[in-house]
Amino acid sequence: MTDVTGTEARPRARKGEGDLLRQEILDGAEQLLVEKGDADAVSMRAIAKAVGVTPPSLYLHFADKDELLFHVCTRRYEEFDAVLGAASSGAANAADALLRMGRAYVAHGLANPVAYLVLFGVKSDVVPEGIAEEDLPGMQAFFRLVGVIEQGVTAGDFAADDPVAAAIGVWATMHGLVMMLLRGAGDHVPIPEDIVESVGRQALHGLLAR
Amino acid sequence: MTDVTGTEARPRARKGEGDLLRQEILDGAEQLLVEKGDADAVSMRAIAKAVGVTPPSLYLHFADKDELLFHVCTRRYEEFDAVLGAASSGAANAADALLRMGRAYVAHGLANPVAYLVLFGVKSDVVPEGIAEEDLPGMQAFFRLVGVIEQGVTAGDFAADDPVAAAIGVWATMHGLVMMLLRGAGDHVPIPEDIVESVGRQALHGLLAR
DNA sequence: TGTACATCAGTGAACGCGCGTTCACTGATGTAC
DNA sequence: TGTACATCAGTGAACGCGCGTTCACTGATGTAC
Repeated sequence: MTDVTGTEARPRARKGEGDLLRQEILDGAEQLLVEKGDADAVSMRAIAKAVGVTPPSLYLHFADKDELLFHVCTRRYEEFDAVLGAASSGAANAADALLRMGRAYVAHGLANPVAYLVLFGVKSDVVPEGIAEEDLPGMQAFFRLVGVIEQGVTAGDFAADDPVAAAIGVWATMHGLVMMLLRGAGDHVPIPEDIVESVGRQALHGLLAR
Repeated sequence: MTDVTGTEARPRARKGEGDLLRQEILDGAEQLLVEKGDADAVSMRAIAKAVGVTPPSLYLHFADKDELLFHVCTRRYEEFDAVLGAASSGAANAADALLRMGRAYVAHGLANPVAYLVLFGVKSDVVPEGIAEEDLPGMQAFFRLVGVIEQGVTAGDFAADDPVAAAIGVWATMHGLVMMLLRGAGDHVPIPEDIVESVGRQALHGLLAR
Protein backbone atom coordinates (compact mmCIF):
# COMPACT_ATOMS: atom_id res chain seq x y z
CA MET A 1 0.00 0.00 0.00
CA THR A 2 1.17 3.49 -0.74
CA ASP A 3 2.98 5.34 1.97
CA VAL A 4 0.71 8.09 3.21
CA THR A 5 2.85 9.49 5.99
CA GLY A 6 4.84 11.03 3.18
CA THR A 7 8.05 11.28 5.09
CA GLU A 8 10.13 8.96 2.96
CA ALA A 9 11.47 10.06 -0.38
CA ARG A 10 10.42 8.26 -3.51
CA PRO A 11 13.07 7.04 -5.92
CA ARG A 12 12.92 8.80 -9.23
CA ALA A 13 11.42 6.75 -12.06
CA ARG A 14 13.68 5.46 -14.79
CA LYS A 15 13.43 7.03 -18.14
CA GLY A 16 10.60 5.13 -19.83
CA GLU A 17 8.68 4.65 -16.61
CA GLY A 18 6.94 7.92 -16.06
CA ASP A 19 3.60 6.11 -15.92
CA LEU A 20 4.58 4.43 -12.68
CA LEU A 21 4.14 7.69 -10.81
CA ARG A 22 0.79 8.20 -12.50
CA GLN A 23 -0.54 5.02 -10.92
CA GLU A 24 0.98 5.90 -7.55
CA ILE A 25 -0.69 9.29 -7.71
CA LEU A 26 -4.08 7.69 -8.33
CA ASP A 27 -3.49 5.23 -5.48
CA GLY A 28 -2.49 7.98 -3.09
CA ALA A 29 -5.33 10.26 -4.10
CA GLU A 30 -7.87 7.50 -3.63
CA GLN A 31 -6.56 6.57 -0.21
CA LEU A 32 -6.69 10.19 0.87
CA LEU A 33 -10.26 10.48 -0.41
CA VAL A 34 -11.16 7.47 1.67
CA GLU A 35 -9.46 8.88 4.76
CA LYS A 36 -10.83 12.38 4.42
CA GLY A 37 -14.22 11.46 3.05
CA ASP A 38 -14.52 14.65 1.06
CA ALA A 39 -13.11 15.57 -2.31
CA ASP A 40 -12.63 19.17 -1.29
CA ALA A 41 -10.61 18.20 1.74
CA VAL A 42 -8.04 16.45 -0.41
CA SER A 43 -5.47 18.88 -1.76
CA MET A 44 -2.94 18.48 -4.52
CA ARG A 45 -0.27 19.16 -1.92
CA ALA A 46 -1.54 16.32 0.28
CA ILE A 47 -1.64 13.92 -2.65
CA ALA A 48 1.92 14.83 -3.59
CA LYS A 49 3.08 14.33 -0.02
CA ALA A 50 1.33 10.98 0.23
CA VAL A 51 3.10 9.77 -2.89
CA GLY A 52 6.43 11.17 -1.74
CA VAL A 53 6.82 13.75 -4.46
CA THR A 54 6.52 17.51 -4.82
CA PRO A 55 3.24 19.14 -5.91
CA PRO A 56 4.38 20.30 -9.35
CA SER A 57 5.12 16.70 -10.30
CA LEU A 58 1.40 16.00 -10.37
CA TYR A 59 1.02 18.37 -13.29
CA LEU A 60 3.38 16.20 -15.31
CA HIS A 61 0.65 13.55 -15.27
CA PHE A 62 -2.68 15.38 -14.95
CA ALA A 63 -3.76 18.71 -16.37
CA ASP A 64 -5.38 19.79 -13.13
CA LYS A 65 -7.07 18.58 -9.98
CA ASP A 66 -10.41 17.85 -11.65
CA GLU A 67 -8.86 15.53 -14.18
CA LEU A 68 -6.96 13.68 -11.48
CA LEU A 69 -10.09 13.10 -9.38
CA PHE A 70 -12.07 12.04 -12.42
CA HIS A 71 -9.64 9.23 -13.07
CA VAL A 72 -9.82 8.11 -9.44
CA CYS A 73 -13.60 7.86 -9.79
CA THR A 74 -13.37 5.93 -13.01
CA ARG A 75 -11.25 3.26 -11.37
CA ARG A 76 -13.75 2.82 -8.55
CA TYR A 77 -16.72 2.55 -10.85
CA GLU A 78 -14.94 -0.16 -12.77
CA GLU A 79 -14.44 -1.97 -9.49
CA PHE A 80 -18.15 -1.83 -8.82
CA ASP A 81 -18.80 -3.31 -12.22
CA ALA A 82 -16.39 -6.14 -11.44
CA VAL A 83 -18.12 -6.79 -8.12
CA LEU A 84 -21.52 -7.02 -9.81
CA GLY A 85 -20.12 -9.30 -12.49
CA ALA A 86 -18.59 -11.67 -9.96
CA ALA A 87 -21.77 -11.69 -7.88
CA SER A 88 -24.05 -12.66 -10.75
CA SER A 89 -21.74 -15.23 -12.34
CA GLY A 90 -22.99 -18.26 -10.41
CA ALA A 91 -26.68 -17.38 -10.39
CA ALA A 92 -29.34 -19.95 -11.31
CA ASN A 93 -31.67 -17.44 -12.96
CA ALA A 94 -32.27 -13.73 -13.36
CA ALA A 95 -34.10 -13.31 -10.06
CA ASP A 96 -31.26 -15.04 -8.26
CA ALA A 97 -28.71 -12.92 -10.11
CA LEU A 98 -30.55 -9.78 -9.15
CA LEU A 99 -30.62 -10.66 -5.47
CA ARG A 100 -26.94 -11.57 -5.54
CA MET A 101 -26.04 -8.36 -7.29
CA GLY A 102 -28.06 -6.34 -4.84
CA ARG A 103 -26.40 -7.96 -1.85
CA ALA A 104 -22.95 -7.57 -3.37
CA TYR A 105 -23.55 -3.97 -4.35
CA VAL A 106 -24.74 -2.94 -0.92
CA ALA A 107 -22.08 -4.99 0.86
CA HIS A 108 -19.36 -3.50 -1.28
CA GLY A 109 -20.68 0.00 -0.68
CA LEU A 110 -20.88 -0.55 3.07
CA ALA A 111 -17.44 -2.14 3.17
CA ASN A 112 -15.97 0.93 1.49
CA PRO A 113 -18.10 3.51 3.19
CA VAL A 114 -16.30 6.75 2.71
CA ALA A 115 -15.11 5.85 -0.75
CA TYR A 116 -18.71 5.16 -1.73
CA LEU A 117 -19.97 8.45 -0.39
CA VAL A 118 -17.18 10.37 -1.98
CA LEU A 119 -17.20 8.71 -5.37
CA PHE A 120 -20.94 8.82 -5.82
CA GLY A 121 -21.12 12.32 -4.48
CA VAL A 122 -18.08 13.83 -6.08
CA LYS A 123 -18.89 17.09 -7.78
CA SER A 124 -16.42 17.11 -10.62
CA ASP A 125 -18.82 15.88 -13.25
CA VAL A 126 -16.90 17.78 -15.83
CA VAL A 127 -15.75 15.09 -18.18
CA PRO A 128 -12.21 15.68 -19.41
CA GLU A 129 -11.70 15.72 -23.16
CA GLY A 130 -10.93 12.46 -24.89
CA ILE A 131 -13.25 10.32 -22.78
CA ALA A 132 -15.70 8.22 -24.80
CA GLU A 133 -19.34 8.16 -23.70
CA GLU A 134 -19.47 4.43 -23.15
CA ASP A 135 -16.40 4.59 -20.94
CA LEU A 136 -18.04 6.99 -18.57
CA PRO A 137 -17.98 6.00 -14.93
CA GLY A 138 -20.69 3.54 -14.03
CA MET A 139 -22.08 2.85 -17.48
CA GLN A 140 -20.76 -0.68 -17.80
CA ALA A 141 -22.11 -1.61 -14.39
CA PHE A 142 -25.49 -0.15 -15.20
CA PHE A 143 -25.87 -1.96 -18.50
CA ARG A 144 -24.86 -5.18 -16.83
CA LEU A 145 -27.91 -4.74 -14.63
CA VAL A 146 -30.12 -4.00 -17.63
CA GLY A 147 -28.89 -7.22 -19.22
CA VAL A 148 -29.88 -9.32 -16.22
CA ILE A 149 -33.34 -7.80 -16.18
CA GLU A 150 -33.74 -8.47 -19.90
CA GLN A 151 -32.88 -12.11 -19.26
CA GLY A 152 -35.55 -12.28 -16.58
CA VAL A 153 -38.12 -10.79 -18.91
CA THR A 154 -37.21 -13.21 -21.68
CA ALA A 155 -37.51 -16.14 -19.28
CA GLY A 156 -40.95 -14.89 -18.25
CA ASP A 157 -39.93 -14.31 -14.62
CA PHE A 158 -40.05 -10.53 -14.69
CA ALA A 159 -42.72 -8.18 -15.92
CA ALA A 160 -40.97 -5.04 -17.10
CA ASP A 161 -42.27 -2.98 -19.99
CA ASP A 162 -38.96 -1.20 -20.16
CA PRO A 163 -35.87 -2.96 -18.79
CA VAL A 164 -33.99 0.32 -18.59
CA ALA A 165 -36.70 1.87 -16.45
CA ALA A 166 -36.75 -1.23 -14.27
CA ALA A 167 -32.98 -1.13 -13.93
CA ILE A 168 -33.11 2.50 -12.91
CA GLY A 169 -35.62 1.59 -10.23
CA VAL A 170 -33.52 -1.25 -8.88
CA TRP A 171 -30.31 0.71 -8.96
CA ALA A 172 -31.98 3.67 -7.31
CA THR A 173 -33.20 1.43 -4.50
CA MET A 174 -29.78 -0.05 -3.83
CA HIS A 175 -27.97 3.24 -4.18
CA GLY A 176 -30.46 4.97 -1.92
CA LEU A 177 -30.19 2.19 0.64
CA VAL A 178 -26.42 2.44 0.80
CA MET A 179 -26.67 6.20 1.14
CA MET A 180 -29.15 5.95 3.99
CA LEU A 181 -27.19 3.33 5.86
CA LEU A 182 -23.95 5.22 5.45
CA ARG A 183 -25.26 8.62 6.34
CA GLY A 184 -25.93 7.50 9.87
CA ALA A 185 -29.70 7.37 9.69
CA GLY A 186 -29.13 4.33 11.90
CA ASP A 187 -28.36 6.56 14.84
CA HIS A 188 -31.93 7.80 14.86
CA VAL A 189 -34.07 5.19 13.11
CA PRO A 190 -34.19 1.60 14.30
CA ILE A 191 -32.55 -0.18 11.37
CA PRO A 192 -33.71 -3.83 11.14
CA GLU A 193 -30.89 -6.34 11.11
CA ASP A 194 -31.88 -7.92 7.83
CA ILE A 195 -32.55 -4.62 6.09
CA VAL A 196 -30.47 -5.44 3.01
CA GLU A 197 -32.21 -8.74 2.45
CA SER A 198 -35.58 -7.19 3.17
CA VAL A 199 -35.20 -4.27 0.80
CA GLY A 200 -33.62 -6.49 -1.83
CA ARG A 201 -36.58 -8.87 -1.80
CA GLN A 202 -39.01 -5.99 -1.82
CA ALA A 203 -37.31 -4.61 -4.93
CA LEU A 204 -37.30 -8.02 -6.57
CA HIS A 205 -40.95 -8.52 -5.73
CA GLY A 206 -41.68 -5.27 -7.50
CA LEU A 207 -40.24 -6.77 -10.68
CA LEU A 208 -41.84 -10.21 -10.63
CA ALA A 209 -44.44 -11.14 -13.20
CA ARG A 210 -47.84 -10.75 -11.62
CA MET B 1 -36.01 37.73 -1.73
CA THR B 2 -32.77 38.51 -0.01
CA ASP B 3 -30.35 40.75 -1.81
CA VAL B 4 -27.48 38.60 -2.94
CA THR B 5 -25.48 41.18 -4.84
CA GLY B 6 -24.54 42.47 -1.45
CA THR B 7 -23.87 46.00 -2.53
CA GLU B 8 -26.59 47.71 -0.50
CA ALA B 9 -26.17 48.26 3.18
CA ARG B 10 -28.63 46.68 5.58
CA PRO B 11 -30.32 48.82 8.21
CA ARG B 12 -29.28 47.86 11.70
CA ALA B 13 -31.89 45.93 13.65
CA ARG B 14 -33.71 47.63 16.48
CA LYS B 15 -32.91 46.55 19.94
CA GLY B 16 -35.14 43.55 20.51
CA GLU B 17 -34.97 42.43 16.92
CA GLY B 18 -31.66 40.65 16.68
CA ASP B 19 -33.44 37.52 15.47
CA LEU B 20 -34.40 39.25 12.24
CA LEU B 21 -30.83 39.03 11.04
CA ARG B 22 -30.70 35.38 12.04
CA GLN B 23 -33.48 34.58 9.59
CA GLU B 24 -31.91 36.69 6.87
CA ILE B 25 -28.64 34.85 7.36
CA LEU B 26 -30.37 31.50 6.92
CA ASP B 27 -32.15 32.79 3.80
CA GLY B 28 -28.96 34.10 2.29
CA ALA B 29 -26.97 30.99 3.13
CA GLU B 30 -29.59 28.77 1.58
CA GLN B 31 -29.76 30.79 -1.58
CA LEU B 32 -26.00 30.69 -1.90
CA LEU B 33 -26.03 26.93 -1.37
CA VAL B 34 -28.53 26.61 -4.17
CA GLU B 35 -26.49 28.83 -6.46
CA LYS B 36 -23.16 27.25 -5.72
CA GLY B 37 -24.37 23.70 -5.30
CA ASP B 38 -21.68 22.86 -2.83
CA ALA B 39 -21.47 23.50 0.88
CA ASP B 40 -17.72 23.98 0.74
CA ALA B 41 -18.04 26.62 -1.95
CA VAL B 42 -20.16 28.80 0.33
CA SER B 43 -18.04 30.89 2.65
CA MET B 44 -19.00 32.82 5.74
CA ARG B 45 -17.76 35.94 3.96
CA ALA B 46 -20.08 35.28 1.02
CA ILE B 47 -23.04 34.72 3.32
CA ALA B 48 -22.33 37.94 5.14
CA LYS B 49 -22.03 39.84 1.88
CA ALA B 50 -25.27 38.36 0.59
CA VAL B 51 -27.10 39.53 3.67
CA GLY B 52 -25.46 42.95 3.60
CA VAL B 53 -23.50 42.62 6.80
CA THR B 54 -19.90 42.04 7.86
CA PRO B 55 -18.58 38.53 8.54
CA PRO B 56 -18.17 38.84 12.31
CA SER B 57 -21.89 39.56 12.63
CA LEU B 58 -22.62 35.95 11.75
CA TYR B 59 -20.94 34.85 14.93
CA LEU B 60 -23.45 36.86 16.92
CA HIS B 61 -26.06 34.35 15.74
CA PHE B 62 -24.25 31.08 15.11
CA ALA B 63 -21.31 29.55 16.93
CA ASP B 64 -19.59 28.58 13.71
CA LYS B 65 -20.10 27.65 10.09
CA ASP B 66 -21.18 24.07 10.83
CA GLU B 67 -23.99 25.20 13.10
CA LEU B 68 -25.20 27.71 10.53
CA LEU B 69 -25.35 25.11 7.75
CA PHE B 70 -27.04 22.61 10.03
CA HIS B 71 -29.91 25.01 10.58
CA VAL B 72 -30.22 25.61 6.85
CA CYS B 73 -30.58 21.86 6.35
CA THR B 74 -33.15 21.57 9.10
CA ARG B 75 -35.41 24.08 7.42
CA ARG B 76 -35.27 22.21 4.12
CA TYR B 77 -36.02 18.87 5.67
CA GLU B 78 -39.06 20.36 7.32
CA GLU B 79 -40.17 21.57 3.93
CA PHE B 80 -39.89 18.05 2.56
CA ASP B 81 -42.04 16.82 5.40
CA ALA B 82 -44.64 19.44 4.58
CA VAL B 83 -44.62 18.44 0.91
CA LEU B 84 -45.19 14.79 1.81
CA GLY B 85 -47.97 15.73 4.19
CA ALA B 86 -49.76 17.83 1.61
CA ALA B 87 -49.38 15.13 -1.04
CA SER B 88 -50.90 12.37 1.05
CA SER B 89 -53.73 14.42 2.54
CA GLY B 90 -56.32 13.73 -0.18
CA ALA B 91 -55.47 10.08 -0.78
CA ALA B 92 -58.16 7.41 -0.93
CA ASN B 93 -56.04 4.68 0.64
CA ALA B 94 -52.49 3.85 1.65
CA ALA B 95 -51.42 2.70 -1.81
CA ASP B 96 -52.73 5.91 -3.30
CA ALA B 97 -51.05 7.93 -0.58
CA LEU B 98 -47.76 6.19 -1.24
CA LEU B 99 -47.89 6.90 -4.95
CA ARG B 100 -48.78 10.53 -4.32
CA MET B 101 -45.99 10.92 -1.81
CA GLY B 102 -43.52 9.34 -4.18
CA ARG B 103 -44.47 11.63 -7.02
CA ALA B 104 -44.40 14.69 -4.79
CA TYR B 105 -41.08 13.76 -3.24
CA VAL B 106 -39.36 13.24 -6.56
CA ALA B 107 -41.01 16.28 -8.14
CA HIS B 108 -39.97 18.47 -5.23
CA GLY B 109 -36.44 17.12 -5.38
CA LEU B 110 -36.21 17.70 -9.11
CA ALA B 111 -37.73 21.16 -8.81
CA ASN B 112 -35.08 22.14 -6.27
CA PRO B 113 -32.19 20.27 -7.83
CA VAL B 114 -29.13 21.81 -6.34
CA ALA B 115 -30.72 22.30 -2.97
CA TYR B 116 -31.61 18.63 -2.92
CA LEU B 117 -28.12 17.51 -3.79
CA VAL B 118 -26.56 19.84 -1.31
CA LEU B 119 -28.88 19.21 1.58
CA PHE B 120 -28.86 15.44 1.26
CA GLY B 121 -25.18 15.40 0.62
CA VAL B 122 -24.00 17.97 3.09
CA LYS B 123 -21.16 16.70 5.18
CA SER B 124 -21.69 18.51 8.43
CA ASP B 125 -23.46 15.67 10.17
CA VAL B 126 -22.16 16.91 13.46
CA VAL B 127 -25.28 17.67 15.39
CA PRO B 128 -24.95 20.86 17.43
CA GLU B 129 -25.68 20.63 21.13
CA GLY B 130 -29.19 21.21 22.29
CA ILE B 131 -30.89 19.47 19.36
CA ALA B 132 -33.38 16.78 20.38
CA GLU B 133 -33.23 13.45 18.54
CA GLU B 134 -36.76 13.61 17.24
CA ASP B 135 -36.13 17.06 15.80
CA LEU B 136 -33.30 15.81 13.68
CA PRO B 137 -33.52 16.64 10.02
CA GLY B 138 -35.73 14.28 8.09
CA MET B 139 -37.12 12.27 10.98
CA GLN B 140 -40.64 13.65 10.84
CA ALA B 141 -40.84 13.03 7.12
CA PHE B 142 -39.58 9.49 7.50
CA PHE B 143 -42.03 8.56 10.23
CA ARG B 144 -44.85 10.01 8.19
CA LEU B 145 -43.96 7.44 5.54
CA VAL B 146 -43.85 4.66 8.13
CA GLY B 147 -47.33 5.68 9.25
CA VAL B 148 -48.77 5.40 5.75
CA ILE B 149 -47.28 1.95 5.31
CA GLU B 150 -48.71 0.85 8.66
CA GLN B 151 -52.12 1.98 7.50
CA GLY B 152 -51.75 -0.07 4.35
CA VAL B 153 -50.76 -3.14 6.33
CA THR B 154 -53.69 -2.70 8.70
CA ALA B 155 -56.06 -2.39 5.76
CA GLY B 156 -54.66 -5.60 4.29
CA ASP B 157 -53.35 -3.91 1.16
CA PHE B 158 -49.67 -4.19 1.96
CA ALA B 159 -47.64 -7.18 3.05
CA ALA B 160 -44.80 -5.83 5.17
CA ASP B 161 -43.38 -7.77 8.10
CA ASP B 162 -41.66 -4.64 9.29
CA PRO B 163 -43.09 -1.25 8.25
CA VAL B 164 -39.83 0.48 9.12
CA ALA B 165 -37.88 -1.81 6.81
CA ALA B 166 -40.47 -1.29 4.10
CA ALA B 167 -40.30 2.47 4.56
CA ILE B 168 -36.53 2.39 4.29
CA GLY B 169 -36.87 0.51 1.02
CA VAL B 170 -39.38 2.96 -0.40
CA TRP B 171 -37.46 6.01 0.74
CA ALA B 172 -34.23 4.57 -0.60
CA THR B 173 -35.84 4.05 -3.98
CA MET B 174 -37.16 7.59 -4.22
CA HIS B 175 -34.00 9.15 -2.86
CA GLY B 176 -31.86 7.07 -5.18
CA LEU B 177 -34.05 7.99 -8.13
CA VAL B 178 -33.77 11.70 -7.47
CA MET B 179 -30.02 11.36 -7.08
CA MET B 180 -29.67 9.52 -10.37
CA LEU B 181 -31.86 11.92 -12.29
CA LEU B 182 -30.08 14.92 -10.86
CA ARG B 183 -26.58 13.66 -11.33
CA GLY B 184 -26.97 13.77 -15.07
CA ALA B 185 -27.12 10.05 -15.72
CA GLY B 186 -29.64 11.15 -18.32
CA ASP B 187 -26.87 12.42 -20.52
CA HIS B 188 -25.65 8.89 -21.04
CA VAL B 189 -28.56 6.57 -20.32
CA PRO B 190 -31.86 6.82 -22.20
CA ILE B 191 -34.19 7.91 -19.40
CA PRO B 192 -37.79 6.91 -20.14
CA GLU B 193 -40.25 9.78 -20.04
CA ASP B 194 -42.46 8.21 -17.42
CA ILE B 195 -39.59 7.07 -15.23
CA VAL B 196 -41.02 8.52 -12.02
CA GLU B 197 -44.38 6.84 -12.48
CA SER B 198 -42.72 3.63 -13.58
CA VAL B 199 -40.34 3.40 -10.63
CA GLY B 200 -43.05 4.52 -8.24
CA ARG B 201 -45.39 1.74 -9.35
CA GLN B 202 -42.58 -0.77 -9.24
CA ALA B 203 -41.85 0.20 -5.65
CA LEU B 204 -45.53 0.05 -4.75
CA HIS B 205 -45.86 -3.35 -6.43
CA GLY B 206 -43.04 -4.58 -4.21
CA LEU B 207 -45.14 -3.73 -1.17
CA LEU B 208 -48.50 -5.14 -2.24
CA ALA B 209 -49.95 -8.16 -0.50
CA ARG B 210 -49.24 -11.16 -2.66
C1' DT C 1 -39.01 66.39 30.67
C1' DG C 2 -33.92 65.78 30.56
C1' DT C 3 -29.80 63.36 31.02
C1' DA C 4 -26.42 59.80 32.30
C1' DC C 5 -25.70 55.24 31.40
C1' DA C 6 -26.07 50.23 30.23
C1' DT C 7 -27.10 47.30 26.51
C1' DC C 8 -27.00 45.52 22.16
C1' DA C 9 -26.18 44.95 17.10
C1' DG C 10 -23.17 45.49 14.67
C1' DT C 11 -18.06 47.17 12.39
C1' DG C 12 -13.13 47.23 10.56
C1' DA C 13 -8.84 45.46 10.61
C1' DA C 14 -6.08 41.86 11.22
C1' DC C 15 -4.32 36.89 12.45
C1' DG C 16 -2.27 32.76 10.34
C1' DC C 17 -3.19 29.30 7.09
C1' DG C 18 -3.45 26.19 3.18
C1' DC C 19 -4.75 26.30 -1.32
C1' DG C 20 -3.94 25.49 -6.90
C1' DT C 21 -0.75 26.57 -9.98
C1' DT C 22 3.49 28.52 -12.41
C1' DC C 23 8.25 29.14 -13.31
C1' DA C 24 12.98 28.57 -13.89
C1' DC C 25 15.94 25.02 -12.60
C1' DT C 26 18.61 20.39 -11.87
C1' DG C 27 20.54 16.19 -12.35
C1' DA C 28 20.17 11.39 -13.62
C1' DT C 29 19.40 8.53 -17.72
C1' DG C 30 20.06 7.04 -22.12
C1' DT C 31 21.97 7.86 -27.00
C1' DA C 32 24.97 9.21 -31.05
C1' DC C 33 29.29 9.27 -32.73
C1' DT D 1 35.27 2.31 -25.13
C1' DG D 2 34.68 7.29 -24.07
C1' DT D 3 32.42 11.50 -24.22
C1' DA D 4 29.24 15.25 -25.53
C1' DC D 5 24.61 16.01 -25.55
C1' DA D 6 19.45 15.67 -25.64
C1' DT D 7 15.74 14.05 -22.98
C1' DC D 8 12.98 13.35 -19.21
C1' DA D 9 11.31 13.12 -14.34
C1' DG D 10 11.32 15.54 -11.25
C1' DT D 11 12.54 19.94 -7.63
C1' DG D 12 12.24 24.39 -4.81
C1' DA D 13 10.56 28.69 -4.29
C1' DA D 14 7.21 31.70 -5.06
C1' DC D 15 2.64 33.96 -6.91
C1' DG D 16 -1.81 35.76 -5.33
C1' DC D 17 -5.90 34.36 -3.13
C1' DG D 18 -9.81 33.46 -0.12
C1' DC D 19 -10.66 31.25 3.93
C1' DG D 20 -12.67 30.94 9.27
C1' DT D 21 -12.24 33.34 13.12
C1' DT D 22 -10.84 36.86 16.78
C1' DC D 23 -10.38 41.29 18.77
C1' DA D 24 -11.00 45.79 20.29
C1' DC D 25 -14.16 49.14 18.94
C1' DT D 26 -18.51 52.19 17.88
C1' DG D 27 -22.71 54.20 17.90
C1' DA D 28 -27.69 53.85 18.05
C1' DT D 29 -31.37 52.35 21.18
C1' DG D 30 -33.76 52.05 25.24
C1' DT D 31 -34.00 52.74 30.53
C1' DA D 32 -33.49 54.64 35.35
C1' DC D 33 -33.71 58.42 37.95
